[in-house]
Amino acid sequence: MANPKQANIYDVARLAKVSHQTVSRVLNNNPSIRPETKTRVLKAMESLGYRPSLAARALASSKTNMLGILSSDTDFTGPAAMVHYMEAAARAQGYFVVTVGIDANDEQSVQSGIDHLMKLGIEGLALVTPQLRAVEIARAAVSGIPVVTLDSMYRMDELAVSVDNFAGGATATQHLIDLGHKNIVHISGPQGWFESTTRAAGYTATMLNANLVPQVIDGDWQLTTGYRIGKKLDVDSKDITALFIANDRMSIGFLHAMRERGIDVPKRLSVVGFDDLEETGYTSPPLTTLRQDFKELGKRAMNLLLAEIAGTSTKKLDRLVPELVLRSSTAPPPKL
Amino acid sequence: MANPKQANIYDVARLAKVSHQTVSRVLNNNPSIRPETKTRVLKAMESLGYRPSLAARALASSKTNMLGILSSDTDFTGPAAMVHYMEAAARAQGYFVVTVGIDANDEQSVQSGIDHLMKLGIEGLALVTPQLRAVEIARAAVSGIPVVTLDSMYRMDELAVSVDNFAGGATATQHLIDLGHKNIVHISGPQGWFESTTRAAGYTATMLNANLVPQVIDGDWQLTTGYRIGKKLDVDSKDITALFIANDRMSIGFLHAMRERGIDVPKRLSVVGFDDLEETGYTSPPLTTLRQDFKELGKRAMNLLLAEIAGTSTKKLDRLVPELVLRSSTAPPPKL
DNA sequence: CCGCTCAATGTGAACGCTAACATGGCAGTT
DNA sequence: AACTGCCATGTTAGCGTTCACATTGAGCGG
Repeated sequence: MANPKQANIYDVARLAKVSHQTVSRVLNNNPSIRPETKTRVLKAMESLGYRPSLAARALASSKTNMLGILSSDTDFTGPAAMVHYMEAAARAQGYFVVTVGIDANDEQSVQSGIDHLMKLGIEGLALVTPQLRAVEIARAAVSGIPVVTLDSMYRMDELAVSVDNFAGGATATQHLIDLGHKNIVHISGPQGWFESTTRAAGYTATMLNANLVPQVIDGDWQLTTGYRIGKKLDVDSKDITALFIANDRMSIGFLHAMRERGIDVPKRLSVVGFDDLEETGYTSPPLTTLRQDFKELGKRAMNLLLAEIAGTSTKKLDRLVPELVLRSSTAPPPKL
Repeated sequence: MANPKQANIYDVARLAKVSHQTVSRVLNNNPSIRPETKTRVLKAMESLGYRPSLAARALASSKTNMLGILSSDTDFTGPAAMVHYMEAAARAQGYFVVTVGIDANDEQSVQSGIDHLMKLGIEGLALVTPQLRAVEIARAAVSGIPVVTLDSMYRMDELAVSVDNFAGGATATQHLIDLGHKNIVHISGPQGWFESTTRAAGYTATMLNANLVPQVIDGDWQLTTGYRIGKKLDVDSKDITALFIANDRMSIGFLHAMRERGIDVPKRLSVVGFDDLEETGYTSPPLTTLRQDFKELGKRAMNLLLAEIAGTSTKKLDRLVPELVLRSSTAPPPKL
């Protein structure tokens, strides 16, 4: 099974008794080639085990067929799923995806990740970094290629796909209001995240709209933080009866704290999360939450990017509405 | 900020008043270059905003600097984390990583994923596909480049990194035996997964060694499955007092079923999981489980691969021992 | 039956680098 | 002073494509 030398386009040409250019035309599906010669060339390729050289092609055509994804927090389900489906969508169109995982809080890391990708000569970039600052740095460091942002700040001139976090926050809050709750607290995500501030904004707007007083506790997405806040939250003196928690991981921690304190969810306290992680169907009680369709987000983001590269772009923004998944962590407030 | 044309090596050469080859030497850190000229060249590069063309370099040197990762189930924490840290390790050495997500149960998908990567001219491949069949297909389709396998079957001639699943299964089982349990049931992962069979083997061997009768229920990693099995498991007639469950997700589902049935864990039933997902510290009760260090696994796998490519490879196999994390889901069996 | 057109194919150069070998100059040796 | 040897640098030729343009030959109108 020796592999004496990878055949090149000239070898194929010789065997098929055509010029190298004809082979190239076959490779690129040039219409002005006789079907007869085309099959002859194809046969020659087959018998030589010919594989076109991406490098040579990239050099000659200055088209690398490479796309970059800059992604933070890749080991969480959401980003991981988005990256996964983006890759699949890109591959379906013959693109290669190079993913770079970064620490979005470390500007150095963002910068060097981008540099790495730019070195490659990517034709498009996707930013799966919900941290505002990271997106800014990335945008500054990139020029000349389209960039799509997932779940981040939308600007008129940029491609972006996101869940409508405002609507999500509003839906969650309205659900609690509809059940009859008045004192509804929001545990937010960390500052500097678009999702965080937008969900909080949806909450606040809905509260004010119902003439209720918004109350926000700063969180940071962490499971432990949800637990910690749950442990020390003074439920009684302020008569809190419901919480909208900005993500499921904090919610899981929070529910655990409630169990430990013997506070009944949902009888005494209602809780709404955000994300719809698989586990939240199996917490006690199962969590009412808002579902984000990461698969769809990833696919749409990639399609936006590919359309922009191909020059067939029509729209720049795509926004998905999260869906309220009703389970058992919400109920009307206890009667006084 | 027009970008009239990306400068090439000749432009740099002209500006620095050297030959293009000298520029190339600077690029490649050739030692036989006078520091003085080196700085001159570097300065010229800087002022032209020069970026070497990966494509040209790949074409001339037939070194692509590309690595491939074939990964299934990328949206789960474990694989995602491994991929993440592998990428970081590779990037630290100047390599680019192209990740391809596949459906390991679809042979077509495995094959086309591999083809995609081979087209690219990758210099090495990592397989994050614990399904035996997928690994076989992948190995058959690849030739001429080193392949490292994560958490899969080890063969003498291949590079592999894995958690010592046998030891893990044995540790979990022994822990339960040490607490005094006799009727210990194992819920396994799906067949066709290396991790699955090896954990079960560790369990079985330890049971037999203690003169106890192994009892295995087939699972499939799914949270729902753990729940379903938990709902219908006949605990009493067989006097089962403990379970070793092959992963945490099934364990979470199982614990939920126990809560619903009012079966006290750990007083009536002890449970040991496997993985140490973040959530398992916050289940009720918090789960005793075996921790896998995905970060370390990923790093080591990549280092093995890079060493093999560089020709400095010393060892082929790296195995990590999982660590027992004691929480509150295990206790001595109830007194009869 | 000539010349024009167009379809099918061929030719040579260019893409931006590295590899391999060639050259020039200066220190050290004889 | 001539010779050797080596360090720093230059020169030429690919690597495997695509691009731009050239060529061939068949079909057609006049």
